[in-house]
Parts: sequence; C-alpha cells; structure tokens
Amino acid sequence: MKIVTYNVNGIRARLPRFLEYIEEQKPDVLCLQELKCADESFPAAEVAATGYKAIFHGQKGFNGVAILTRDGEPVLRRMGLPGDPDDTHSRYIEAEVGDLVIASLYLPNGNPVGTEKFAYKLAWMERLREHALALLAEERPVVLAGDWNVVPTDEDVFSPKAMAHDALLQPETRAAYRTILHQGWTDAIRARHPEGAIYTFWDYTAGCWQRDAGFRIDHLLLSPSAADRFLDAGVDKEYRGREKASDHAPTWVTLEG
DNA sequence: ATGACATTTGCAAAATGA
Repeated sequence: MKIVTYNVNGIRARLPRFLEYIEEQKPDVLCLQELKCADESFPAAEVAATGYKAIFHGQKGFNGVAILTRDGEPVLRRMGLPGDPDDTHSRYIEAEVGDLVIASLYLPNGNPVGTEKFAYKLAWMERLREHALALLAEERPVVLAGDWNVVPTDEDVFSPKAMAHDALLQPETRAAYRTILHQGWTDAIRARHPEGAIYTFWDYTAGCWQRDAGFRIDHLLLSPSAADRFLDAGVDKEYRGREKASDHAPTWVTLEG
C-alpha cells in the first residue's frame, strides 16, 4: 500500500493539483498539511466525489491537517498532540487505517530563531517525542507522516551554509528529531536512499526549483513493525514542476499488505 | 535582507511560510 504525505499549501488553491494527484497515483492513504482553511471551508464535496474518505482538522488562514483513504475510512484517534491544552494550532491528526496507525503532522517552522516561534517549535517537538514514545509502546505498525520542518543533516539541503541560521537546521532542531528517531523509528526515505540529496521542498523564490535548490523536510517515520513491511519510498518530484504547484512534492512509502 | 513568491483574509496591507 502507498502512503503519501503532501503539504499542499492551501487545499482550495491546490484543488486541481490535488484531484489529479489522486486520479493519477491513487494512493491508499494521503496525509495532507497546510490546508489553510477552516473546517467549514474544506472542499468536502470535491473530495467525496473522488470516493476517498477524509478526516481533517482545519484552521482559518494557516495550518490544517487531514488523512484521506481510498478504501475503507480513517477512524479518528486524536486531533492535536497531548501536553498543552492551550495550543490552538491545527497541526496533528491521527487515525486507525486498517491495521495501521497513521498520523499527519505539520511541525512548526520556528523562524526566526531566538523568538517565541522557535521556542514553540522545540516545545512542540518535545510533546511529539513523548507521544511518539507512547505510540511505540503499543507495538503496532505506525507511520508518522508529514511536514516535519526539520532538515536532518547537511546532506538534506542544497546549501547548509546559506541556510545555517534557519530554524530547520539548528542543532537543537536536529537533536530533537534524532531523539525521536532513536526511539526506534525508521526514516523511510533515507532507508531507501541512503546517500546523496533527495529533496521534498523547493522555495517559490529565487528560482529554487529551476536550480534544484531544495530541502528534505517531509518525512515518513515507521515504527519497527511498520518497517518490517517496508517495500519502497520516494518523492513524486514531477508534481512540483506543474502549473500552480505547491512548494512541496508528494513524498511516499509503500508497505506490504 | 523589513528581500525574492505564494496563499489567506478581506478588500489594503498584514500574517505566515521556510
């Protein structure tokens, strides 16, 4: 089965791209981020017409996450991470999909470094660390899919020097990501492509797409029993070059079963 | 770089992104 994470940068602005992606790739599970719409503005009728079933956690203007399934339907487990009842951002949704647990997450960007936005990013990652540990304790196949807003290593960005001051590359950001990984998760893209650059995001500005100045920030983390079923992983890069594309490309893993 | 470009809100220009 093909499980995809796709930061759409506005579900309504991206509707033609989103619908053609479903039509062409027919993913079993599609995790979306940056819906940028309130729940009442979610294009439910257009999604229903595809035959996919969706659960979503929207927010007016920014954020917003969803999980869509081709067969059956996602059964909601939680919206929002535990650990901060005052957090109003719609950045996490988790569901049962068949025998899998699947999360669609949109980790805070955190720029600029040294502000409360960066502190919020690190605090959110600490809450994710705790929740990820609880998920592992269930000893089930789990996929943590999303826009992590983390460049794990210098190999994962076109210019570590140019981006050295960015929140996505900070040592604290990378340490927090590694701490989660080392709980026992498998980074599916790196497992399949152990060497070299493989990007999932290209900024709209400065001709970044045209000169392949990208970042690897969309990740699919597999629990041990999900990793046992690992088949393949990749980036549907071609979609980034289409008309009115998102600045992210769909990023995927295939699992047995 | 208070930058580039894109999206949303709301109807101008600010917020957000990475």
